[in-house]
Amino acid sequence: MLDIKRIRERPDEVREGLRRRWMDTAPVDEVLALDARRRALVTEADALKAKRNEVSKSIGARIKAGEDASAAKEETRALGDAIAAKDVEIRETEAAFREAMLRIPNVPNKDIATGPDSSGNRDVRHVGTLPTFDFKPLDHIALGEKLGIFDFPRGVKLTGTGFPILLGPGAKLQRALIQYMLDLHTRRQGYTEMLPPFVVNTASMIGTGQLPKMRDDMYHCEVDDFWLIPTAEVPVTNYYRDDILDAKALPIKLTAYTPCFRREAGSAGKDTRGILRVHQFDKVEMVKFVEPATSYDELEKLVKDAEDVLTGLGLHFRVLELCSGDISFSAAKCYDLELWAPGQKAWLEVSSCSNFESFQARRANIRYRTAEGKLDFVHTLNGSGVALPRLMIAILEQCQQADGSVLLPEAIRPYFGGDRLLPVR
RNA sequence: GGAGAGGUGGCCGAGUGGUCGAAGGCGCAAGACUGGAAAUCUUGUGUGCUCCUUGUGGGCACCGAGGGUUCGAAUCCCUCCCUCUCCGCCA
Repeated sequence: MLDIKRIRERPDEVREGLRRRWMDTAPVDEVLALDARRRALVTEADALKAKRNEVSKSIGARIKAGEDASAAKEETRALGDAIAAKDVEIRETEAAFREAMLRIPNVPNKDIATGPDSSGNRDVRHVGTLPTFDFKPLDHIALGEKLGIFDFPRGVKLTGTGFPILLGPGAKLQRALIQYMLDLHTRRQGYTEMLPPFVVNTASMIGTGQLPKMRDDMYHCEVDDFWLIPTAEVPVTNYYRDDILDAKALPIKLTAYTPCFRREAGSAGKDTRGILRVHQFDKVEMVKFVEPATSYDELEKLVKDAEDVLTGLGLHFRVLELCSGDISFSAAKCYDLELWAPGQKAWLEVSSCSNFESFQARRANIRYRTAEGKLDFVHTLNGSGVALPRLMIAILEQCQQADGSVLLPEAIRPYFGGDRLLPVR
């Protein structure tokens, strides 16, 4: 969430941020009204409490001195009733205030393009060479069928649509890719690996901004009030929830492999074939906790770290700088990495690298002690490094051969224990 | 799942109804002492909210969380969460 002081002191800046997201600015005024009301109530209640404390103290003194204190007792009793009534009002106002605050998105960075949706994104650079074929390249579904590495019908039988099964070399390639990425992040890029819970509580989901907005997009275990994570960002960022970090320890760089669970409510019927959009997928994620002044430099480094995954595999991809209307709720700036899928002639998003500034840190209460000993919120960033299904699609489609085999990128061969996927039919 | 013990500041730990935001110790910081350091001594050392006459200012809240009793709760009662020990079950 945003700093209420910022909304109070520079409301136009926040309204402009909402307009740049093509959102209504009314929530800003709602927050300001609730804030003013809350502060007025707190001032009134505090005055009553101060009075009660004062009288209450005198009661103790009188009783000790053997004097009668019944008048004072009656006075504090009346004050207590007034305070209780005031406190109810405060509680209600604060709950409404907090709810309203949680629904205001981050303010887009001023330097990113203004645009309503993905049409406004800026094409920053293309990396690698566009693969060419002297035959008609297949899409990953056709390739997968030839290679026998997916089983969709039995995934439906076990769970439902959107829960594909990887088989044999497909499962092994997936595992090899995870290992390759984690090794890159930990050995070459200085990240610490973490294997977190895949199920978290409500406070964690609020901390990173999934709740309340994305409630319907997540799987919920009612009995325990637990949530299946939609991304490793949630457990890894919340690792430091309510913590105070030492400035000397920053930046902290963590990486984690986890499955990700997404209901994709509202996407029914979209991208239903293959593994492009599924309810459960694997991803390697990178998360950083940094000093505010460095967060935009750290974002550039994060993008580079994600890019290294793809360049290391020799894949062709592009980098987009998302416009104001396309960045996520919590982000101030975001780059997407998109892999080229020649079979379906489409760019596939495999990574989002975002700077959340202090937006998540405020929600999750992640602070650090500055060199001067003051407390301040850290800036958090995260980036996929990278999502597996679409990486798999791109490898299949970019590296396919005329005979239907797939010649694997060299970097992955030692992990896979072989150099190609062979057709079984 | 059952029984018991416990949750107090950065850490340890005292506090069983009133001047307790909380003794004492450790740690940390500054100063004194020293050629320098150690030791010693002195002083300081939580967070959040809020008000105004923005000040070495005032007020409120916080002793796991929430509720209750009371004029008044760290202290008494209830519920929940967590930790530890033992038992049961189990990968």
